[in-house]
Amino acid sequence: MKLLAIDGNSILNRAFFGIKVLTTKDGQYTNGIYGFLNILNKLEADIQPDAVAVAFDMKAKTFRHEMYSEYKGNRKGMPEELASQMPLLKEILGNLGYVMVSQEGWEADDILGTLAKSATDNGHRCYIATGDRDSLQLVNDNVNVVLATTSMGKSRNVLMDKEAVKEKYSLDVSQLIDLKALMGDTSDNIPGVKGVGEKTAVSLLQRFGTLDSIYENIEDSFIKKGVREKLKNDKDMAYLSRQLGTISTDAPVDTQLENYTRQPADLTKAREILTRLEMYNMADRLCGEQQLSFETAVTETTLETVAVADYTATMDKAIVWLTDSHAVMVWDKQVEKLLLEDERLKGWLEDTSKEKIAYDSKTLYKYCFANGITPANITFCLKLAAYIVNPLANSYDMDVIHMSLSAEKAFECEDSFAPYAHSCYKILKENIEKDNQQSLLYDIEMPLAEVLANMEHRGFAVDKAGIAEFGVKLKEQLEKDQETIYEMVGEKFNLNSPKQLGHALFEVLGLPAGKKTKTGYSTNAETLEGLRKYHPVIDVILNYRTYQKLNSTYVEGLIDKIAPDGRIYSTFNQTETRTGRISSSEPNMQNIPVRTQLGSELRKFFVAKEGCTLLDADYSQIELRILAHISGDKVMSEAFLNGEDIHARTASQVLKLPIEMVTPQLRSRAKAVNFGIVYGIGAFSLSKDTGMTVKEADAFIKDYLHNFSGVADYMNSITQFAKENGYVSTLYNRRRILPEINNSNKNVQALGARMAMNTPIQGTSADIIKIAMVRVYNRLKNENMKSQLVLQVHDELIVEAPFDEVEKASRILSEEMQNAANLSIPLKADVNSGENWYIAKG
DNA sequence: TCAATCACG
DNA sequence: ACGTACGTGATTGAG
Repeated sequence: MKLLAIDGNSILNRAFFGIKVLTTKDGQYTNGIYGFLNILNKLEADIQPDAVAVAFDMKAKTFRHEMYSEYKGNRKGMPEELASQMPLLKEILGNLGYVMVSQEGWEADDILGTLAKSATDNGHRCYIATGDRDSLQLVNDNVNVVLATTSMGKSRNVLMDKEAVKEKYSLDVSQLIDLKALMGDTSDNIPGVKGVGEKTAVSLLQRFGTLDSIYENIEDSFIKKGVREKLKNDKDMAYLSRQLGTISTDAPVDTQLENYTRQPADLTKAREILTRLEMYNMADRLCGEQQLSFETAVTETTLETVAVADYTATMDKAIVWLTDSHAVMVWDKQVEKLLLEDERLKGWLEDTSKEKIAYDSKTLYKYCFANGITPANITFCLKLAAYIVNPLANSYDMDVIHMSLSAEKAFECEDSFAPYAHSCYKILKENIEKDNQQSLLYDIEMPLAEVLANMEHRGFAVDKAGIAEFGVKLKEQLEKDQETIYEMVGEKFNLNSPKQLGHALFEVLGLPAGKKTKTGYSTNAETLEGLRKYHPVIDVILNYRTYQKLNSTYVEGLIDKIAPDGRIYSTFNQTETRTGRISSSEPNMQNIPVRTQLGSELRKFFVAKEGCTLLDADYSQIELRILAHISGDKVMSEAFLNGEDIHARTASQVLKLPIEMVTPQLRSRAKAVNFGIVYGIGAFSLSKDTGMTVKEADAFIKDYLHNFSGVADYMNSITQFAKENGYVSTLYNRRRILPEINNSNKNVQALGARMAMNTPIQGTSADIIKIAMVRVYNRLKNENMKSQLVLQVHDELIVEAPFDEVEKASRILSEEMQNAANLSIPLKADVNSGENWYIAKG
């Protein structure tokens, strides 16, 4: 038989620290539980055990992760975020039928040791899962240790058998206890021999075999004088340490393997807890698919017998849900499935007196546009509302929204979709009103859904032949570069594999390696840049990379996405980002190259259709203007109000130079600082960005904050606000909860602080351009113009305008963008035009 | 499926 | 001593 014996505390610990912050919307931390269950799942799949024992310490052990040794807020030594997950985890495991074992006065280690020994004695196999290397001493022919390691943020299970231990430590399993006796273990309060570290200890054991033998041969000339002194001094300590470091195998626990087989489970209860913790996929995985999934609810309760007309006559408020080719309307505990082609549906959607609630209004609008329907009176969108209530969710699928809103009530609902959707609507509406987000939903996001749907429907014209021709040139260059590189390196390899490239550069050519990534050598552009002086091949590789990126992503990738009509139809995601920005995908139209000459050439193939011109309008320094407004910083505000060059002014102010003395290099540094300020600045990154030393960068930042004290005050106060309230907001009440801000890990906390500083700025900017988009769209529409918005790139709007509307549309763009918000600093937008994007960008 | 890389604001 | 700026999406190779 195979026994899987798990060190519950250790694995929970690893899971907790190995996974980034994960909480439910009301702040319960769940990352430890989530990681634990994942690891457990994987272990079971890999090992296929006949029995599973999960051992826990009786009381939370001294917290011994070195990184967090400063943590003092909790007497048990375990951060509260982790401690709170322990009882929940046990409850889940119990309900899943796992047998847990713990014993007063014995650590989980000892219980595992006991189980392992018993298994060995009875001819069973035992796998010990733990994150703690101590357990390696238990390894023998029947016992393996599965080490859960979290290296560089990624968790991995490594199976350790006798050979693996030998490989890793150059010692036999039987010598591990003596190793620890010599070198000690600070995290476990095992003293060892003072001054003897791993190196010395290993070499001693390799020579003499055991601790006893070392002391028997203490005068042997192999032992250096200093080491001999230390060994003699701490002999008692060494033997005490050996005792402390030996895992017991005689804990008074049940060693009958049969008693650790899976017990009857209460899957309903387990599901309930997992649902409460918002782990829906995990619930399905561990507890089986829920009997009543949303899809089945819809089909099973479809009332085929009732004519549509009967309902449309009495409907006053319906919820509209679109599936592939059908609309589903839900109202008053009834579900009906309607064909979209149905004429009566069109009439109903266009009827201004009928109020409609959409699940996904953007898709509904898009569908309507595609079918010649002009929908009216769509007053609420469940998806958008759910996004506003919590922009951190991973999914806004209907069933997920419902569960996250009312997990405890999910099972009290009747067997149909109607109550689900209905209760979602009610709860979302209450939540929106509670936090004063009506305007954000009704005046910004809801109208924007129509704008985005229209942009998706309209698409962006491209010159396919032009792109293809550009691609041919790229590919020619790629082949040349490839050959040159093979020749210079002296062998062939896959240039697109960072791993193989690393091998070629650092092992074949022997270039100085800055070992960096978790999987091997770093070969990114920054690293390569630093290697240019060592070998001419580097330049060719950098060149190859550039061409490869352009060709694969922007030539071949885009060509694949060109529709038969010569246009590209991107999707604009409205419920994707944490800050309120929209994103673009399939293809992403928001990251078309522009920063290099070669890359920006591509934009010449993004064109206006015949008879039209592209208008490109972008905000000037919108994020810094928002920062000046929010912080009220006098100096920065004055600079904007005087129409100064903000970066030059920053340099002049910080360096105490007259503005005409500011060189382009100084201006560029100041510009980097201004960016950095918006992101939550750090000296290290700034130095990397500007070429300053860390010290210079640090001084620059200090001077900056001294000169722009309003900005400094704002950064402090917004961080304080986030710590106290757990969230930050934009000017338009968009809210982002920041679970990171009060995390016990100070790196995570620092990340939370940067998010607190950045989100109100980036988010307000997103709000403002959304307002501008809605206004531009409505004006173009109301003034019966043919010009249409086709793209948004965060601070930039692009309109496709017939020749005779260019002037008017330009004015509309400029006016609506500048007037979208009334801040203490005026907004500035520049409009350019041209036959393609390259020209229109100005 | 994830990590590395690189494109954008 | 450690890690190192905010927000995205696509492609590639490798496990």
